[in-house]
Amino acid sequence: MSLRHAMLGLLARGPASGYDLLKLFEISLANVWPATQSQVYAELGRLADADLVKVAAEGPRGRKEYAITDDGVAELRHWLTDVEPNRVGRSDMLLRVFFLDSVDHGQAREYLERQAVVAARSHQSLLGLRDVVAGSDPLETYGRIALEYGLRLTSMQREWAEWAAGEIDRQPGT
Amino acid sequence: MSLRHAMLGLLARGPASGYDLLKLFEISLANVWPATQSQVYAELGRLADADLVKVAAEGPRGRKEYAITDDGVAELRHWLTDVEPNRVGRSDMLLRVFFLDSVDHGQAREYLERQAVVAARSHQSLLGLRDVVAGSDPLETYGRIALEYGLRLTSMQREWAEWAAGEIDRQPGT
DNA sequence: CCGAACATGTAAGCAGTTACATGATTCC
DNA sequence: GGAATCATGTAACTGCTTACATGTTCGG
Repeated sequence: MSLRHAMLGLLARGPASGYDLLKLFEISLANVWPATQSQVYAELGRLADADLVKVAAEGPRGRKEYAITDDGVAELRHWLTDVEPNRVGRSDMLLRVFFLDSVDHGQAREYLERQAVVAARSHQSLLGLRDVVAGSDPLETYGRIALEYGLRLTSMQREWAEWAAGEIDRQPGT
Repeated sequence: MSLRHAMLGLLARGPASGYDLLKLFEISLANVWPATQSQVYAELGRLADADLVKVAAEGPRGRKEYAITDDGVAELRHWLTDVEPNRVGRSDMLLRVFFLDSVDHGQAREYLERQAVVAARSHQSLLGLRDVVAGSDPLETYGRIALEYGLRLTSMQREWAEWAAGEIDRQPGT
């Protein structure tokens, strides 16, 4: 139930509407925990039912501004410190690697080279993001730490894919 | 629909029953694309309906051995070469990092140090796996490449988490 | 003979995606 | 006046998890 906690985490920084939360998911959480509009509104309802958030104000166009409650803060802290992150990562990029022996060496190499390019591109786009956010951090230490993870991950992926593409030619067969 | 393709990929190596596939998921795909018993049997039914696999033999205890069909091989190759891997990774470990400003510095540092230990542990377990599989590879080039990904990932995670834990003390606040 | 391993299936429920549906306000 | 943006909600469907349910064969 991480969507729930992502929303609590965002609301811990200040009140927001469903619409606001959606924007925050798109700009800052897109690469970590994407969420759709329909999910956000539905979960806000459940959070309110559970008294982890409450409607703090209503605005024009039916806008409902939600604020986190004390129970919500407690739940967020509990999740942060007591619940083990789950380590099962599904990667359909890596899954394909397992089955690359079903195509010929040329296609396998192409696949890996393409992944190297994609990783390099992601890396560049994260570098761009870093420059945009550059000055703004008094509280943003943790945002920077998460961004650094992305930079290191995409570097690693690029290097690995290039190495792997090279390995293929060292093998006998098609 | 990657479960479907994971199953086709495994069946491309030779016929297997649902039970066999389940074992293969547990031993070789557990860290890349986990699957449960109930998923595997249900998907085998759908694959057979779509003529991507067929029952090739029946054995004792109701055992049904499935073999991939030509259509199945075509579908697998199509997925390998024409379908872009989806790049949205959900990480509940990284999601927590964004919200670590909701707890004090000590708890945040503890969290990151714990992640460093977990990563180191995973790394060790992959090294163990590498030794087990060591001699067996004529076909297993791609298994080794995937394993190398895991090794590089867990190294990166350990280094990052240690670096991040250090960063926290450089910040003002609680 | 008994326990472990082999073997298959169904059902309920939760999480996530895509598509549908509607309406109000602001800015130009 | 009209387009963009703000704003909320519902419905259908797919994929995954957990739990239930049952029966067979092999090895010691």
